[in-house]
Amino acid sequence: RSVSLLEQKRKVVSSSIDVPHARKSEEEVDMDKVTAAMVLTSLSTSPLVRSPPVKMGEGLNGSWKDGGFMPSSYSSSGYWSWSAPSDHSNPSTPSPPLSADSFKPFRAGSLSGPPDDALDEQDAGSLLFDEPIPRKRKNSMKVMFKCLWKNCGKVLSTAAGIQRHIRTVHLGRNCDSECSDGEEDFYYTEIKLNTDSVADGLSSLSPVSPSVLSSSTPLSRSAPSTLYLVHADHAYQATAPVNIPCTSTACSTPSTHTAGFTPSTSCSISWQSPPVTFTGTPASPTHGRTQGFSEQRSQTITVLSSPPRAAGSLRKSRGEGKKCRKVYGMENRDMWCTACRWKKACQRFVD
DNA sequence: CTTGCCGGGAG
DNA sequence: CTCCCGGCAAG
Repeated sequence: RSVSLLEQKRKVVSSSIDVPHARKSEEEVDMDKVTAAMVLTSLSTSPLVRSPPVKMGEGLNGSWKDGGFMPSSYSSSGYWSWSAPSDHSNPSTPSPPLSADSFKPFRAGSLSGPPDDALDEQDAGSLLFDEPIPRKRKNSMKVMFKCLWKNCGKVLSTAAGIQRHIRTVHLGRNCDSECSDGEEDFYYTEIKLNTDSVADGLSSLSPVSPSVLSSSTPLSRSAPSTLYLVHADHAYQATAPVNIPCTSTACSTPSTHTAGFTPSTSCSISWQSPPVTFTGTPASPTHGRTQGFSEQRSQTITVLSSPPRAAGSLRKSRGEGKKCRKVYGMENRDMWCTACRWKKACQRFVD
């Protein structure tokens, strides 16, 4: 029984998520750029999530946004430059030293990640806005480092490891970290994996390829909550670890992904192919009920936090929506979808 | 109680 | 494979 359940889950997963390694068309590459931009946009604005929506505008003009966290370009030499998303008049304003504490740990290079003590996004919000926000239950965060080199996507558990990987495998350098010029920093990203209640079936805690991550992780609505946090990691970026609102099935975020977040529903994305040239204003795509990032983007890992549910509860919760039986009634049984007629899960009114 | 649907059986 | 249904679990 559980096996078939897993298969079902897998179906759901594969239908909503593409394999990251899929070959990309030009268009998709462009979408990656946009994705990158959106991520960064979200990263830079997300602390505002905790303010009421009314305050969004105010917040956008607020101090740290003016600091400019928008990537406006990424030159071939590998250096980001920054400018505000809507106000390009101020591109060179240095980034404010926002809650630097949350970055020190993984900038330190030698460390293997500050897993459990890393500030969570609540802290960032509190620091920035001085709001006494009720603290969320501490998550068991697993910090991983993912290689962003094109078609690589290797995930290692330590920054040093990923740096060495990039240095040796991609940059073709054979020396120790001592002779590093720090270029590796551009080619990996830190992934915070919220393993909260992910006990069942999620073997992705150990270093695995992203394709495995996304294709085998139980993501359906019945899956345990899983949360990736992604933020870029190098000296020229100052971004807080944040949640990005989700676009998946459970998401009801009305319009954009830079505003109107629903903090309880979150996901984040990551992308590959670091040498991305991004120009222009990031798009803020609207999304349909069941699709958004995850289906537009081949390299997006989208994970939604699901309602609390006992891990290991095998039986799928019953569908909520109206089913053939309810809609047509017993007397019109021949109007039912075949599945309903056969007492199987309704195919016509899928949840 | 009703309803959705899993597991399994019959043809 | 199609079709059916016992029976369980959720509501």
